[in-house]
Amino acid sequence: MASLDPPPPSAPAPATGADPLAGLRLALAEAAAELHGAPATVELRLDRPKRPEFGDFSSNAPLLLAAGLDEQPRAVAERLGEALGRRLGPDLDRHEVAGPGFVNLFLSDRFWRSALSAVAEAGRNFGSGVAGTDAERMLVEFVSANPTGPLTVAAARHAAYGDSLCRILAFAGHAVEREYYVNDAGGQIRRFGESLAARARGQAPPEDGYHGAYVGELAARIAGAAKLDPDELAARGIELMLETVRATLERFRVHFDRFFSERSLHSGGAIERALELLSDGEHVYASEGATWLRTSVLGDDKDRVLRRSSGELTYFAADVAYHADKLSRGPDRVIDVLGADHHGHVARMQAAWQALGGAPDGLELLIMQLVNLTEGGRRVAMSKREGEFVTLDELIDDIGLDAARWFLLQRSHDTTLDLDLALAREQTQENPVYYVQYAHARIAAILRRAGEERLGAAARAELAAGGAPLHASERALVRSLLEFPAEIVTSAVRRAPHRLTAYALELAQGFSAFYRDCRVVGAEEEGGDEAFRIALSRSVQATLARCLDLLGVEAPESM
RNA sequence: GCCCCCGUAGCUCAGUGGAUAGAGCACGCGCCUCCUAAGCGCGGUGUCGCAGGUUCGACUCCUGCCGGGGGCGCCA
Repeated sequence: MASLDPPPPSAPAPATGADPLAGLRLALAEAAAELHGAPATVELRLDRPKRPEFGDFSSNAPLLLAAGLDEQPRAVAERLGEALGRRLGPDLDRHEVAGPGFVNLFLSDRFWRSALSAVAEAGRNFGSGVAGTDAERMLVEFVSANPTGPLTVAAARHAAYGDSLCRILAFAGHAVEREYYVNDAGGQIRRFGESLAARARGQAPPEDGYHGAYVGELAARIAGAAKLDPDELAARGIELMLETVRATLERFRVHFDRFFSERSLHSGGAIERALELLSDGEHVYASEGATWLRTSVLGDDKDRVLRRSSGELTYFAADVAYHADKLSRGPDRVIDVLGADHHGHVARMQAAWQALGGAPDGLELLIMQLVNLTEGGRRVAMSKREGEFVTLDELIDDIGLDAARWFLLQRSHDTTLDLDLALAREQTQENPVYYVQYAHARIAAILRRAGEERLGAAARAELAAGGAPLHASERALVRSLLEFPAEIVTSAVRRAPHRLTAYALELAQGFSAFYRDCRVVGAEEEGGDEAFRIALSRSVQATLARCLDLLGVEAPESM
């Protein structure tokens, strides 16, 4: 059952002006307070039942209030229903007490008309700013794939997820910065340079180097490569590789505000400064010739090395300095989207963050599970060093940009994703993404058919004033629309873009049912309300377009 | 051994305490004198991995177990 609850106090609250359900929620809260004699402390739910006989909306409030009132739940439901009836007046058709103590609400056309009117008025902004006064300054790091090769499908999932998450957070009202951490230092960069050097001289890369064909192509693009040493080659190679990576990301509709270089932390002395900062707090100690960070007292299972006995700084030391930098920029929240292979990193980074003086919940480390690519049931292997992988560019060329984004976003980030290329490719006729796009395009066609004059009349019409009785499909479609703000809240708070794919599909299905049952242009001929139906179609179109935009998928005017 | 994720329909998966657990795909049948048939309607399957516990109520929360995937470097 879909929940339409106001979020808990810690979460962003819907901006009441933007949410047509606010009046309903307020009535429920007031009615409950009336019974209780004081505002209810329990969380009152306003649910949208799947079964029509359980009403348009339903609340379990009586079950929750019964204990405090020392009364039977059904008796409480009876009184709550009456109190609600007095408050909602003509917006409520009737209420019923059902089951163990639910109160089910059946709303009148008047309610649906004024609700749609509010949605139509919000227009393109419907559902925005739901974070309200809980809006935060957020710094989100994602992808951060090593610049030693092209972006793979694993990176593609990170890119789609991180980008959509940022779009949703921003739409909800947060100030979001997007950042890509470039691992352009350390042992793998040395091996990358050596591999380039070998290819430039026409030799095979070292055993532990990079063997992909792109390494040779890269070497060929560097002027005088054969005469350069591995360090210079690595630097030039990374530069070129990053250009490619950026171009691929932009093609995938993923934009970063900043690419942050690990190397700059070394050369700029930021790591040394971070280590000093931590030494002052007595978090750092020397042992066995190495320098350690005492992460074990902050939740990690062992302490971690910052500087090796060889004198070299570890990757972890650089990451600590990077997070010190993030912290110093003063965001309310830092989010790192990490691969499943980095989960061992979580505890030590959290510990380091707190050692640096960060608030425990100021750093959020999200772990992204793997993508398995299959091709007609056969697993496609992915390894950069072996050079055997499917790149993001190849994926886009293969199944299409919109399908790629949709498929990668369809599942929760913390579950392994199986993507069958053969299926994604062949499915194009029945693909959910095209279904949603089709609904959008179909509405565009209807609105074109309606023409300027009718659209203008609909925009000026007083929808709430009443008119022809509404069809069940019209009411159901308005109800789906009304769920959108809560859906944005949930997607944002739970960092769950995949919810919007499900919502978009549901809204598109609701429109198809409406389209089947109700003629829009010329509605009066069948006893319908043309202005209402045009406004409804426009609102659904705008909301579908918004969903698709948040998912990074195109919303076509025709197909 | 320890840690993380997962186990729901034939397949891929939604569903973080509410009523008879859903979608897409796949399969079958039917539907274009009507705003896009990339569409619509009808047809069915579930020991929600197993066992306990908490609760008026558990797919959902807790404990243990079983199964699958991933991770546990002075690599990055």
